[in-house]
Amino acid sequence: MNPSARPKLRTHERQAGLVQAALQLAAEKSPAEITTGDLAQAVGITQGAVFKHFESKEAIWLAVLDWAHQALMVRLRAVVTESGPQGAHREVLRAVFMAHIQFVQAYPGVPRLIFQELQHAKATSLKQRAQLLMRDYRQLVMDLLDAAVQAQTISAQLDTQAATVLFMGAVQGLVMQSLMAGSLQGMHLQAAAVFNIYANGLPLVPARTTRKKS
Amino acid sequence: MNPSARPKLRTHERQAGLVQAALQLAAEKSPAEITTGDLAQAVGITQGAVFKHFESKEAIWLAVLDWAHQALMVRLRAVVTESGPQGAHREVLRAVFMAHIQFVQAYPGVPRLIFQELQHAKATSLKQRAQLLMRDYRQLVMDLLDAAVQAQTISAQLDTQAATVLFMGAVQGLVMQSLMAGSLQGMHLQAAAVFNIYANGLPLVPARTTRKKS
DNA sequence: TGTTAAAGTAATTCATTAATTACTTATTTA
DNA sequence: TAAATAAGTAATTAATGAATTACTTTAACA
Repeated sequence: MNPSARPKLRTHERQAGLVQAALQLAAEKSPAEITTGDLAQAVGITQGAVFKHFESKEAIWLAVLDWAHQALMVRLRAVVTESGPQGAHREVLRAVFMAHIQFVQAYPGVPRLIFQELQHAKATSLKQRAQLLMRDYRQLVMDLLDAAVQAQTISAQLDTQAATVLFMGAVQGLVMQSLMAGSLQGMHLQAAAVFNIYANGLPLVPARTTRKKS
Repeated sequence: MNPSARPKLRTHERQAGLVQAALQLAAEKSPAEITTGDLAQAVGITQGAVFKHFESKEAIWLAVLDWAHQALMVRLRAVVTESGPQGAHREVLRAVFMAHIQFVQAYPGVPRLIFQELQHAKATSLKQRAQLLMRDYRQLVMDLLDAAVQAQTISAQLDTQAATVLFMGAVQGLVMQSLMAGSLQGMHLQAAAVFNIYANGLPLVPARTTRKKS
């Protein structure tokens, strides 16, 4: 074919292209069934050429996870920063929640990939990378909850561990829902309703129970 | 080997054995990496012999999903029945939640399999079967929530769709947590704390707002 | 208890797919 | 612009794993 249609690209650009292709394909089908041939076709090169840019197929998924980790955390941290240090704590949480949902809608392959990797029995590098992302994310949520407790916006009664699990579960529930429905369309709307129930479950600090120190 | 150690079994029993073996193995590793050879070994027959009892590998997973569907719904419905028709609605929900968690602890392969199948792009028979299970489960939860609203235990403000998504997400969050931790041990304890937050999020019916009909 | 049908084996087939190789083409850069 | 290097191709290799086949053994039952 016309060489101008298929210019040779430097490794760095090809890597980026392959990573985006992987994300794209993972949005439609299970990451497990994406072959190096699929990826090659998506970027317009030969199957074998893929290995000029990545040592192995696993290396591609590692790069995808790294990209997703970066992209997600940057967005979420930006949301936290924008809300300012004295933003209403529940509103910061809501903004983070909605930002995460938006991310999932933009890159549906990411939760798929993460869940798939977490399934593996042995601690493969991919599983470890997925765990790293999740741990980072969990920490961000837990920090917000802890700050809210510290600021007495939320009662110290709250088990922030559990609240974090439920927060992450809420996202997961929406992902699941959309997998069942076969579409991510409604997600955004339903997300708000789900978050409302969640936020309602975070106990307020008791109004008039501040007794004198005994 | 000793023939008494490897008696020939009728198809029906072998099928049951293979289904249980699949569940067993899926508790340890991703269903995707379980081969017919693994299953054969687990029940003590040859790889080829598996196909004397199932038409295909897919048929095995179908049987596994059917079994799980039955087993889970029977348990959950039993819990609902035991609670009686006038059980406190939140307590029935709690009991169902905890029963589900127990089921997941007993059969960790089930959520794994379901999630894996839901990932596939096309509506394979396996995906459809997984969706069927989930739909049934969702209906059970939604019915409970609707009943609570009807009985004015929970405010009619509640978006029961969203509340159902969050309920399912709560389970999913705990599964995820345990996948990250690599163990299902703590699940039961944390489940109670997670449910408390959830239940707290379901709005009470307003105390003194019952105005006269205008 | 002898015959038949079912259950099992061992070896083979077939398809898929990651990775390698030998060779060609394009792009830097000295 | 020539030499060197990187990117690409097409074909091949090697491994895996589901399914099939030809044959053997066990168990049911008439």
